[in-house]
Amino acid sequence: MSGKRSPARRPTMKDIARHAGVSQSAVSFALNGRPGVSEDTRDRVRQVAEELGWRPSTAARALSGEGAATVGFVLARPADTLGVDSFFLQLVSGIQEVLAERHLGLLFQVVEDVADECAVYRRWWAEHRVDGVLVVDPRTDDPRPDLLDELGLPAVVIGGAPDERHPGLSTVWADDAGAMASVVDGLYALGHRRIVHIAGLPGLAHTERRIRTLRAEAGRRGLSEVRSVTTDYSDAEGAAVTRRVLEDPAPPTALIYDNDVMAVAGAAAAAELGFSVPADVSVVSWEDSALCRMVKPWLSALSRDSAEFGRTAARELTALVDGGSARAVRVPVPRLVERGSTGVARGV
Amino acid sequence: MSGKRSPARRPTMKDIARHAGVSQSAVSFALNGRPGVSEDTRDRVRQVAEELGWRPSTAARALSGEGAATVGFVLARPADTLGVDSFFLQLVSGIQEVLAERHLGLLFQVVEDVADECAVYRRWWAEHRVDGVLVVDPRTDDPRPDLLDELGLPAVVIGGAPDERHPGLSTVWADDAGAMASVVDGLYALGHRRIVHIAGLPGLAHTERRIRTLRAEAGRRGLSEVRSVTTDYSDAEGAAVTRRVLEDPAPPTALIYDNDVMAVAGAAAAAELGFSVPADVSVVSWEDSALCRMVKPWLSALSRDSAEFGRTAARELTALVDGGSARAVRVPVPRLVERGSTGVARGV
DNA sequence: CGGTGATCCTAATGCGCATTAGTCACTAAT
DNA sequence: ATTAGTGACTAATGCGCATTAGGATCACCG
Repeated sequence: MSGKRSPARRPTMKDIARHAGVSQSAVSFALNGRPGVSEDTRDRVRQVAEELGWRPSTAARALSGEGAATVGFVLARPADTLGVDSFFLQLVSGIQEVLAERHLGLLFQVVEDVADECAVYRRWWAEHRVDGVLVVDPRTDDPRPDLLDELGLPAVVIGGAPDERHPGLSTVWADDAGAMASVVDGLYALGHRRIVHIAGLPGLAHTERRIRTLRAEAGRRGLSEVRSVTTDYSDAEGAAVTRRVLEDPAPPTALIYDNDVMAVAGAAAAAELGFSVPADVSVVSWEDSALCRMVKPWLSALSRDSAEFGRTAARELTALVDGGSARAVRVPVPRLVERGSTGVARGV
Repeated sequence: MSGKRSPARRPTMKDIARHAGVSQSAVSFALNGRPGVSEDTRDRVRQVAEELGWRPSTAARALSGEGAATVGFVLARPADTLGVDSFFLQLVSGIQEVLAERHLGLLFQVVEDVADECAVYRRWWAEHRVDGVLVVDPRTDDPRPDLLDELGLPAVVIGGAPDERHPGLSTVWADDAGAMASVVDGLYALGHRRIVHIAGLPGLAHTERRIRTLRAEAGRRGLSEVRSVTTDYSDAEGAAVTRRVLEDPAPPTALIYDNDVMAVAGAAAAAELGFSVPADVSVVSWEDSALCRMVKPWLSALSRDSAEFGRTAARELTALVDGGSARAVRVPVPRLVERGSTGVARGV
């Protein structure tokens, strides 16, 4: 056996050129499908490259203007809010599927807030690190689209409604408004008149959209005891808000939670207060995951295909990076999966 | 207002040189703390760089031999197993904290299996994309250390015991054996004699380590009805195995689950079968998270600081990349947080 | 007053690749 | 038979940075 194995050296185009007995430019032409070499030579070069296990250095590629072959993804959430969120891992896993096919890397970063996120975009841009970014958690007053415009960095906004002020950004979104309307429809049909929506972070575009829709739907039906309460998405706040609203003299008969974590925590809190689900109070989760099937009764939930969401977003971004023009893509409205946590309102 | 804003151009060292009235090399010296420029010039250059918002192009840096300023992280898990895992997000968030300080990027990829993972390492190496990698889920018969040795790619193995055959790899691990011993100690003291360990994926180093330790501890105390069952970490298998073992004529009085997801699902399954927790059966989760406090009774759990785990691993990797030598670092043994799911064994 | 270092800079080179501008041999056309 | 044209290459250049090899200027010493 040999002793210490010397770390392998990366083969370069020069090595290929030497082995194949051609110039380095010929290798470049051959490998990139450019004209200027005969088919014979092209094949030979390809074969040598294969044998040597050559891969283009992304650094060199990026330097000669070809882009970094990488896209960025920033998650702006305080570290302690990261908890048990199934949505993002699913999303990322979908994103990866598409990127991997095209050998694009995913640069990932977790930061505290949107200001930091903007700083990251600036840095990535200046450092020539990414060809585009995926933006999540769009806000009602969001500095990111302007910044990305300014930097000329291709971007896809995930989960935000299209914004005509930023024609350069692609958008992938679900129609929360429609989903909210259908949930309210369903609850109304079951006799529910007092409904509380335990929403997510205030300022997020989809939070506000859901709140607005709920208010509109309530108004349309003349329901005065329908409202939204914003939270930080944590199980703690989900439970706390649940306790608070159920201790009201006229407690709601239905609760809509903006994510699975709060729904589960809220259902548990309700049970502790002596409220039976769904006899006393119905519960709907705006995110489906294994979590919803870990409690009894299983939670009715709005189910969407988060991985597919990610795939779609990644596809849009690659299209944009390749020079395509921005589009607004709608993914299917989440579907309500009825389980044991929703039922006829008490007293109907 | 101006019409279409032209996308900003990235400033380069040449721009700085021009503005500061010095040569490009002087700029390089100044900015990198190399000798060869006066303090005056250095300050002036720094200021101009600041004004222009200059950041070094990682591509160019990497090309001139400085490394890619990026580390890699591959998660080899079938997409559908990704579910509700809190450990990885916490871990990644800790990793990021350390990397962000040093302006290192994190290249992240999800793949199906270890073979794909190896392919990713090869590609990253050949493409010059990363300076080092973080390896998770070490296995008993693992091809990755050999590969990383061969490529000369600095790496930190997270969660594996040190392996003297790979002196080039750093290791960050917790003493699962000690933790397992203490859990068994505790259960034994409460009178438990029939214990089932619902373990994670077979082949993972820490799974096997826990199984071995459990067997050893049982042997030491002459307990014959103690065993481990491996699973895929999913809530479904956790529940299924729980049902199977509890339907035994002599069911266990204590269950140890290798993660929080299975523990919660298992506790629910036990309840459905009419087993009361902890009166009929005690439950311990080998991972603490919000999940453990979403069910009643709250689950006793082995709690560790996953973010700190990540920080430690990232620090070791940066040290390694900077030319330091490999080390084996032990993080604190997870601490058992006693909640409502563990109690005196039935009939004691 | 010529030499000897320091000090502070500039010029030039290379990293791995894409690309543009030649070069050369050979064929078709005038 | 000279020229224009074409196919198949090679040489040379630049991307943005680090680095090495050279100047130029000045102070100090014998």
